[in-house]
Amino acid sequence: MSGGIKIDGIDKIIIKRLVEDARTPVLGIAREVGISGAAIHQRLRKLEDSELMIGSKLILNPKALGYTTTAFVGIFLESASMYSSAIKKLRDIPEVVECHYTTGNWSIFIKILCKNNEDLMYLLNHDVQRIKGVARTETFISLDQQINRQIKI
Amino acid sequence: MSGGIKIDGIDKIIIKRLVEDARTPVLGIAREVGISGAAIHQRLRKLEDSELMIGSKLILNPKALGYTTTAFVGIFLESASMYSSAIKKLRDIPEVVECHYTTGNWSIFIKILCKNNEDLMYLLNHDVQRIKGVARTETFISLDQQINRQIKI
DNA sequence: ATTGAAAGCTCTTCCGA
DNA sequence: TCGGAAGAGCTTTCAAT
Repeated sequence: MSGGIKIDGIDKIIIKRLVEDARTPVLGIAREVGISGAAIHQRLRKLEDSELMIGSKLILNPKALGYTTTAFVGIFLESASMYSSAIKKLRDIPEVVECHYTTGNWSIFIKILCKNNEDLMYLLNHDVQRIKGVARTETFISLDQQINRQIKI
Repeated sequence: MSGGIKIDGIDKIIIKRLVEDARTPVLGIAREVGISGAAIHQRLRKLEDSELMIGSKLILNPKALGYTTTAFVGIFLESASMYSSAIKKLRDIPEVVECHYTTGNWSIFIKILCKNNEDLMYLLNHDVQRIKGVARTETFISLDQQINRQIKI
């Protein structure tokens, strides 16, 4: 997984600019660092071909779509063998935005976005709890998110 | 927070393409939906000015940087009043990529990326536990992440 | 809200250093 | 790894619909 790519200071600037705004023009970065657009372009190509860059995404504001409730839900499975079938069902619930297989109390740990607490309750009782193998859930509502970032390069 | 923006099918296609790849050219989208580049450009401008779009980001692969361990950590605070000072300290730990104030067992709930389990242990014992107000932590390591997406538009 | 046109800028490639 | 140059492609604006 560590593709052995070597990153220097110029690469870091390219990455930083594009992490801030993925649509920043390559030529703008070129002017900033003082080398040619072609050189930046070549470096970006190299970075794209490495495993470092997964892609670039437009980031949406869930609140603008009415999704004001963020919650984490720990799921107890009756048996660990039900993991993959449960995942398949969770994938069909659009509000489930992350799904982890975790050590500790639970088997599955999900992050969920809902329009409000009522919708969350309905979703847990109606959609999640009815998945085959789900024994019990524990829910933690996020009242406030203060940090949201990527790993520092 | 719900800025009252109206989104039609064409806007949804624009958003979908840019969520897939933020660097997709507007003209490419224009050809796909069959209206002019100028029209798509205007729509994108409108979307950018709304609260729907937070921005666009290059997405990095933590594993390519050697960060192979993802963990969630519930933090018990001695008193809720220590929340903001604790956040300030957590912000100084680059491995902390998310930080939530949650209902339920804990006061603070963080997502953390580390190079390996040893680093995680060191970070918890050395950096997190020593923050003033932190009484105890509970750690859940993510062995596998199967879902990672944004809210459906 | 959409269009085509026009101007300016950006991307991409290629080759020589 | 970099720079220059060239053509293709893209963005941005505008007047008109």
